[in-house]
Amino acid sequence: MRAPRQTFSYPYPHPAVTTDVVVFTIHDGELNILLVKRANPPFAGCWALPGGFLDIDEDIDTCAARELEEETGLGGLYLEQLYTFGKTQRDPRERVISIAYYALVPLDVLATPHAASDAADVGWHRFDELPTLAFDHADIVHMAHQRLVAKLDYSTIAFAFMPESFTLSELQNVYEILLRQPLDKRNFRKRILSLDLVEETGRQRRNGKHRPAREYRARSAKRVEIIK
Amino acid sequence: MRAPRQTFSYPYPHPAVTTDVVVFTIHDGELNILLVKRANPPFAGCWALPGGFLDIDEDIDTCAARELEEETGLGGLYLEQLYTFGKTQRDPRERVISIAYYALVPLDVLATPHAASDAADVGWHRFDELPTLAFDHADIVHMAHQRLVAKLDYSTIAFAFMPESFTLSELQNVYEILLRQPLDKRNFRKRILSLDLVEETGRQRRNGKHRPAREYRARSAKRVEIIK
DNA sequence: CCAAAAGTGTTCACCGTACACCCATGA
DNA sequence: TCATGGGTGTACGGTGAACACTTTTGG
Repeated sequence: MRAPRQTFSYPYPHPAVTTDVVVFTIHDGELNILLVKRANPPFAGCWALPGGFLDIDEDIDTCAARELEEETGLGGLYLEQLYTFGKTQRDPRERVISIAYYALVPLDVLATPHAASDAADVGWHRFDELPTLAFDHADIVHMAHQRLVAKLDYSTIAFAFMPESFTLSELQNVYEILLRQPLDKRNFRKRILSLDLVEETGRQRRNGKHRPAREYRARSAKRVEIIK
Repeated sequence: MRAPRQTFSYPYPHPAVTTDVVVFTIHDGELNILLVKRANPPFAGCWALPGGFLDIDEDIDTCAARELEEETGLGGLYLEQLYTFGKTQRDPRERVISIAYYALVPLDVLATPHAASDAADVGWHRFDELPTLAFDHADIVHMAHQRLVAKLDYSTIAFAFMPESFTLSELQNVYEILLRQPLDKRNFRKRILSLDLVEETGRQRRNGKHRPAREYRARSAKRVEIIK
């Protein structure tokens, strides 16, 4: 991938720059994040966030989206810059600045991770039972989770977890998982409907031996806007 | 400062990394930011944000604080990472990633900027009448202002503009300048006092031919905490 | 005694919260 | 007909917004 013979010289030292992505999704009623098992040192055999080096002629957002797509096979996901981590000792090889992003994968897209060439393994992990992570990736995950939960209050970020169409119960379920608390069904529906964020598809969802649920979709251009 | 003869080589290209700081303060009832006039190309003679290259063995926060102190002579200011800007074409010389910060200078500290060696001039500029800025610095300033105003709602960030002791009218004045709207005096005082953010110093402030104002200080460790 | 800013309470509208029952379907 | 999740309305309390006059000082 990289030309191994050529070298690049500068009159003063430059750090390496990477992007790392915290990829959230919800599986089986639990919040999950995507991790790759490192094949090479440092931290060989240790789980880490997907990510990689910034190409010199590549925008930062593009780099994060590329890494995300390489690992999940998915494009068009919600992706937002989180924070830049750069403690001098965070990587034992050389000085590495990591621009961290987080991404949300909708429920239905059954993302099957693809192990990259430098990864021994890749997979979803329950957020509540994460293994020890390489580098300072535990700090990155912690901040990403904080940001995600904070945004539930004042944005419609939860919609990024939803498939094209969904029922209000499914949406409520996502909120309950993220907030770790049950919500009142009537109040929840009142709030969502009054914000004019969703519209009925007109179809119904038949999911068992009970009344079918109305199917909704997010109103265009409102999927992840800030409220107010 | 930098060794001009030595070169540093890498097996693949590394971007340069800088920090840039948007320094806010309030002068004469108006929001101001600190700008330096560039002495050298590119954008020679153009106003820009204070900032500079990250030393290879220096933490990012430290770099921003150092740049800030070099320009203002002040330490211990409120300083927070904002966002990382890295469009491939943002600097015509080479690929430069800029980790942007913003800082708040209290009212009273009469910060007299010090022109650095690579600056032709340095000074405060009214936020409403900024000159054309170098690079993508206008974008950075815009985002910093957005963040600042957003934080007024859910944090006590405005306290970072206040000197050690202040009156409630002075505090209200800061909020009014930042929000660009007058606030009701009774409601404002009720809210601030009920949040238990300030305590009386016991002293009074005599400021003219009218009733003296009570002097307050921020309660320790509450200067810039998030509310809730 | 006059000008100027400091200081002080109450009322009302709205919003978030608590809470319980009927509906439509499949087995 | 029964089990299961879908769907609906009202009452209350707390919080934010509107609003005007008295107090203290210096000149």
